[in-house]
Amino acid sequence: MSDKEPLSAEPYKGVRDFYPEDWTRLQACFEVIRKVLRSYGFEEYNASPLERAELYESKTSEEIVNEQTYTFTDRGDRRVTLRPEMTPTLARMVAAKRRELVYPLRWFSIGNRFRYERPQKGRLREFYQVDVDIIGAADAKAEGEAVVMAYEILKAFGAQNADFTIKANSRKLLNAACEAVGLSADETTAYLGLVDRRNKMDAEKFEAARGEYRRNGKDPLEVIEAHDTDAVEAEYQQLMGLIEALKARGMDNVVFDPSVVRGFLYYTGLVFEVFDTNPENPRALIGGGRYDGLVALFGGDPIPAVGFAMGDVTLIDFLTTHNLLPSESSAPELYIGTPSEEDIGLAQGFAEIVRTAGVRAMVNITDRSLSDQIREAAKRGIRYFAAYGAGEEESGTVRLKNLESGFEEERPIADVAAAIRSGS
RNA sequence: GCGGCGUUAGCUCAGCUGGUAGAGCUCUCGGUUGUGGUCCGAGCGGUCGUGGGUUCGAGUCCCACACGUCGCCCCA
Repeated sequence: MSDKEPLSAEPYKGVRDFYPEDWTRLQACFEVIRKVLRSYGFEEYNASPLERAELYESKTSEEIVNEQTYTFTDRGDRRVTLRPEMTPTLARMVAAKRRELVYPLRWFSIGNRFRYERPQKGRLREFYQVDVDIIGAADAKAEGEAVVMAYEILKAFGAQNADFTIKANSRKLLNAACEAVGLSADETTAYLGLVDRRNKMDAEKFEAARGEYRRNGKDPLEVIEAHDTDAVEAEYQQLMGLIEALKARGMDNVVFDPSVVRGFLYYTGLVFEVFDTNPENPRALIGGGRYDGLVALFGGDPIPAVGFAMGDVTLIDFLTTHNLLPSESSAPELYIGTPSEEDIGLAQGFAEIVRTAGVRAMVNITDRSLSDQIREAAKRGIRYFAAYGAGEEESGTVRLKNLESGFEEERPIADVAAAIRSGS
């Protein structure tokens, strides 16, 4: 190291540092999610963020792979990509053990994803995502369970039905309508792209653009509205059946929205997105759907699958605007001060006693004065303070001080943990 | 990849049409040696994002770049 240029203390563009306060908050959110998913029988899996680049090249559009992934060549000339999403990894893992697994799988994973793109509200270059999938069940009941999990996760944070909307659609319905109109495969893709952008365009522009896709006076969305063909009607009834079943479970915020498309890739049936009803957060909070063809990319018969993903950035935005952030603190509850350095050994003995009783306790290890130790404890957000030295060792009591209220009382050592628990 | 706005002390910001920098908070020390927060006093702390240009003189005007932020494209 020379003394040329001081290193920048800023994190890399578009990524975040998680100081203990931030990381604790994020982990508290993940714990809420884990608890819900486990209670429904979901198991957590994980994998390396490093993947072979071909995994994405085989299924994703060229632009995304070339411009929106972190890809490099390793020392063995292998092309490596930092995972931009979890679903291909999941499909790979399932395919590798396809004969051994017990279906339907209920799996979830929580981890970081990387996308090389311009950061903006709700989108960063590294973000955390929860992926929830049910694999090996083609029935609509699997789709229902997937949507229920998305719903139950938000409910577990304390969200009300009025706080979010679940918009559901069916790729089969869209495809049937495009077919009924007589659109070619390319036109269908272009039309779905147009529909996907509908909410971002002004109504006039959209009306002008959809005209290109009208045959006999109707474009696919109008065919859906009119229930024109048997195939369209059958898919519509299928989707409405699912939505009605969800409403019957109390999910009155599920709606049919024919403009939900979810990109152009691998979705084969249900597609759904969850939105904050507060217009401050316009980006989808959760997105998912059925993707029956993905596992077959690794050979063998197709394995049906349905799932969704939820990003931490939009989730935290949602929880913040609705005041639902978990407030769990991991800070110590008791700061044990030492009148002099010679008391540290004694204080550690006392600390062991209260830790055994389940109290998070830290012992001073500095040569600061007691008043400075109290200040330090207060600044750390620690609620209780007790000095421990030769006098306490002899009497078997401590003066337990509540730093929030200022209340202080002498207590036998054996009672300290209970007093902290009761919040006195 | 494109565009708007921004970048001045650790933090939040002020600094009029160019004349070599301020506030509040934080932090450190003190107000007498086993008890914080309030109060009082003192102090530390800035090559004004980086690099060029215009000018006698640039925090201030111009250009480029970096980063942040919001949007566009895209969104697995």
